[in-house]
Amino acid sequence: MNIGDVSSRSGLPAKTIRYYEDIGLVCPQREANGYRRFCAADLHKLNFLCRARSLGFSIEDCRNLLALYEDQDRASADVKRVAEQHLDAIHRKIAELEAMRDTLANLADACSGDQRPDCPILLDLARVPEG
Amino acid sequence: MNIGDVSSRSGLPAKTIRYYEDIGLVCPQREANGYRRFCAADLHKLNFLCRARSLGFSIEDCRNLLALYEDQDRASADVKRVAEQHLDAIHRKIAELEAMRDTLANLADACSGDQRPDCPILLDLARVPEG
DNA sequence: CTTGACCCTCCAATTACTGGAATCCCTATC
DNA sequence: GATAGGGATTCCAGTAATTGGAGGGTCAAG
Repeated sequence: MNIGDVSSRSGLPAKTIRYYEDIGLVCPQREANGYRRFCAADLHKLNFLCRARSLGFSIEDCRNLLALYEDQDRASADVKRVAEQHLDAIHRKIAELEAMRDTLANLADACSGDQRPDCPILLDLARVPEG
Repeated sequence: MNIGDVSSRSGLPAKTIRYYEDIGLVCPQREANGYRRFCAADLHKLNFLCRARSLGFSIEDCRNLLALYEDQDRASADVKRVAEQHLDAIHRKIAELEAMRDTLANLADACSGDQRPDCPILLDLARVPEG
């Protein structure tokens, strides 16, 4: 398979696949003409990476997960730890965004949104922080 | 005020303040020795920026909001539009993270997390996508 | 006169790609 | 054989918003 084939089958852009090779996540063979030649295992890896990335795992997490996947003697505890740390980060991020959302929703709600200059949003942004 | 003063008063690292000057968000005067000299209005701007950034507005949004803030003839509708577009983006981001969270929570829950290699998390990541 | 706390500029790294330029390869058609 | 197209290659640069560090100047106190 050429890069275009694995791109359409994995859902990853060719650019991204080349980048993944650069950083050592996949190591396709090369044809005589310099083209990358991907085998079924390479495609499998790329699918794995696409799925892991879509769940928000960082590239380094993906690297670790891939290594665990390929290690028949792994402990599922190691996988679970990676997943739970990522889950924690997601929890924190959601909480942060929800706080922003609540504040912004209140401010936007209080703003008349007409031609007048008075604006509680700007008032909030310009408020002097206590302390 | 030197940069250290406005840094501690605004909560922004000195590095960040220098960067904000680089990209034209603030324009402090300079002393004879080359040190930046910040006036009260500069500090006010930095507080505004710190607050807006903490609500997740992009730098370009901050630039626009600052311009609106300083324009006495602004329409609050313009401010509200910026805020609501940002709010939309936050809603989308939260939904995306919640989807990740739900999937990951299920997977982590199903994983025994012991010394055995069997792992539903890896099974999910390695699953062949339908279609 | 030295020490320590400031301040300066400039360069590079971060994350995970993405865009674009310049060039090469392969196949098909005229 | 010329040409056109669709793919492939490499390499460089840019994105967002800082942050880290090197190498050096400034200032006030002891």
